[in-house]
Amino acid sequence: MLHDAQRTETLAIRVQNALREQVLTGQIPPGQRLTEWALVESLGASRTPIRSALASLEREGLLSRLRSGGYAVREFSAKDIADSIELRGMLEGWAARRAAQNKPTAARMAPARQALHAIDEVLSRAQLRDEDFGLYVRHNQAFHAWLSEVCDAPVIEQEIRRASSLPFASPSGFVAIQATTPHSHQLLRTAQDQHWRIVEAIQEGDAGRAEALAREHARIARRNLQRVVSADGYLVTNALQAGAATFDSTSLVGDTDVYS
Amino acid sequence: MLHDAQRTETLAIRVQNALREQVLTGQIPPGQRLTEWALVESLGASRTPIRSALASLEREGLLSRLRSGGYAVREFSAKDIADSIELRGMLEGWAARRAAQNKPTAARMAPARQALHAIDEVLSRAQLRDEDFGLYVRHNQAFHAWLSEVCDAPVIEQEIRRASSLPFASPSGFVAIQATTPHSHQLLRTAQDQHWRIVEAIQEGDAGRAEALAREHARIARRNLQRVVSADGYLVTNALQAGAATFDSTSLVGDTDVYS
DNA sequence: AACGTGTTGAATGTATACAATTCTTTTCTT
DNA sequence: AAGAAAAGAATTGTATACATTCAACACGTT
Repeated sequence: MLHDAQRTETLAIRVQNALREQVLTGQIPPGQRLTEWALVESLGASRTPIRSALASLEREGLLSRLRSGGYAVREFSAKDIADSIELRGMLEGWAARRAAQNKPTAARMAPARQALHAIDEVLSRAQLRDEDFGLYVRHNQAFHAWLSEVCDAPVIEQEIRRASSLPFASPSGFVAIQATTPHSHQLLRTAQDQHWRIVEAIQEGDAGRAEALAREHARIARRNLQRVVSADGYLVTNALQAGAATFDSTSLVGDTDVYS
Repeated sequence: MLHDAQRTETLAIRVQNALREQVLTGQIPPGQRLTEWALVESLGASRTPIRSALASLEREGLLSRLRSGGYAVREFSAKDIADSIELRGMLEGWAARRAAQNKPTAARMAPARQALHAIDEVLSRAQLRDEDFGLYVRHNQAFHAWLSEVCDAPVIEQEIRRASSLPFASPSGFVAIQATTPHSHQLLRTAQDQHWRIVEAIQEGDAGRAEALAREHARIARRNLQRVVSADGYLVTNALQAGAATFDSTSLVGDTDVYS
């Protein structure tokens, strides 16, 4: 499970990543209590790194504490997720506004253009293969990472990372779902068009437009939320995996390297 | 140091609170590396709860990781703090908007009115004593806690708590400073006036006004930021303590009970 | 003298034993 | 039989010993 990872990664972090994936893919169902002993046996690490990982995931928002101690997988309603997405939109909008006000140099704009050109190339195909979605996710994450960084506000950058780590609030969180729908290609193209316009607005120093665009961009994720929720407003987790697992379940996981 | 706290509080949490206070009051200067051994000796707990507390404070944003492992007290520039405050304004604005849209019942509005009436009473005095500032801080925190809760969005509520825990971004973070200035009384009255108007707007369901008011309210803290920063944009931490320690240094500390 | 390498030491990462708390179950009393 | 209390099992909280990694320093070589 967590054998052949980077040597630089500590065991606690590998446990954390493994657990996060199991939670996000639904292998561990929402509401289930996580007992340390069970994780010791299933993951093969001792209690110390496991306790560390549990505490981290709780601060990340994926787990909730029980009154008696210990943790349980947090349950997210559709409303929670919608709020998370709106939060991300708010933060990214703020970042875009700041970036536009800062009038970044060409050198600082370069990573964005590079990521977007890569996405352009992926989307230029007539039919998207599974690996293409993986590529989209990678470059999309690069673009959003750039956006959170170019605003020159470490405090906000950190909050964006946090907000994006909530389930399905990530900029790429719904790509896997969208891939199963007939409109997926067009949706990604729409999102990519917004990417370019955001860069455009930042370049021109149009702060208001940059903010509005970034907010609207986040709403793409919200628009697709309804497709995957059941009538009572709770996620149909299994259905989500069915769609996600077909290409790469790890894409659903947000930035894992918190200490960059 | 951490002897006679609640029995319900775990040792790790008491260590966390003690450390947070030492960082926020400047007893541990910014940039200083925190070695676990030194904390074992100074706090009297073993490494286990201390490691847990360090990890928590890092997530809280007060400490930063060193590449080689371990933590150091994070340094905050005036710009970082200004950004934190703006972030809080954004989040509280969102909360106020949502609250207004929800049209809360009279029962849910009650805690706000109660807190504000208490503040009214404190501010009605001609001259404010030290204990009055303490009272203001308490009821002010109650009001802001209510605001973050009444929007009915646990995700955002949690983020507001986080944003408020950053140094001096807390709603009451500058009260201690303001207390040393001649305009302090008038400033608190201005803030209190905004409190009432926010409640008013929420009551009437005027979402736009509620949001704008909450945002503007956070700016009071920003307006007072300049008074306490040095020319190079870094905080004069000692000056801050000199002002804060005179009444109650713990007031600078945000909500400590994360697991409520 | 400058640079590279090896060694040493300190600090963190990990494992495990022990303590304390909480939940469950059983048994005793009414 | 029902309820309460007590004992026991299970789980988390804490302490400490051990392993590993990183950094500084000294030494030797060029």
